[in-house]
Amino acid sequence: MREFVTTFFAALAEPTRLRTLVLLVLRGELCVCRLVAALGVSQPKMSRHLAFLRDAGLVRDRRQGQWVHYRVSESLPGWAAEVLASTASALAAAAPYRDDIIRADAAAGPRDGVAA
Amino acid sequence: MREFVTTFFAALAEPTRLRTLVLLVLRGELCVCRLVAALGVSQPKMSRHLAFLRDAGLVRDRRQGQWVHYRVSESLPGWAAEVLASTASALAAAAPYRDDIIRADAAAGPRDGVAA
DNA sequence: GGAGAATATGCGGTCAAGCGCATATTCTCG
DNA sequence: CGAGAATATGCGCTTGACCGCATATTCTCC
Repeated sequence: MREFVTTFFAALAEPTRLRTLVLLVLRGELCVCRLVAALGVSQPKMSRHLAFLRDAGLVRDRRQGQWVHYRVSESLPGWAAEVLASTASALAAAAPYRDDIIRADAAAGPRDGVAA
Repeated sequence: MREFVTTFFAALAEPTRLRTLVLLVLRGELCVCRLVAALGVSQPKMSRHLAFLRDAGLVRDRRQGQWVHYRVSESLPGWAAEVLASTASALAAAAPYRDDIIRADAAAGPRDGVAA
């Protein structure tokens, strides 16, 4: 079992996970299907990376019917939250993060197309 | 060739490199021999990790006679410098970083024992 | 209960990271 | 020039990260 700090940075060192975290930092909470659509990766791949982030304590999930929503954990150490915030805001305007955000906003999610 | 941000976090994800970077952030500039003594790792191992950090653009080296001094690069992106600063100050009091610092200060270096 | 959507996991396969050990290189000093 | 200190690198090995593909699980709705 690795130290938290090491696992934390390993999480950020993988492109798919970094893109996912940037999205979650900037958008708060997203379901797996939206993340898959935003990043354009396969569903199993996204699922595994989310499992990594969950096991590492970086994100939490919330089940709502068929959908599982992920969000950045509220109980991160202060320095880790700072690192995520600095990084996300620095990357938000650059490729591929900017387009991920656009696609995440455009993608269909649980609440869309459902008769209220 | 990986993106800089990915390489940057990969650098921090390896324990020896993270310990090295924390030391360099807090102490400014250190020669390889002092780093080896502080971390208690083999010389080839330290040398390789320093090469990684140099190639990644995180540190710079300065040759002075037999000794090579390494320091954190002055031209890091702002967010990266912030990340390093937050992380180093958060870790400085914990093991093994605290003891690394103590050993680094205690270790003999180029300037010691040399008649002025 | 059966179909189908959303998500997770089992299973191999590939590839690169990290290591130890030996050795090369570069510099200093006598 | 020869010895020795400080640093870098060649090499082979092991281990784990990440992937794709197929399949299992869980939930909804009719």
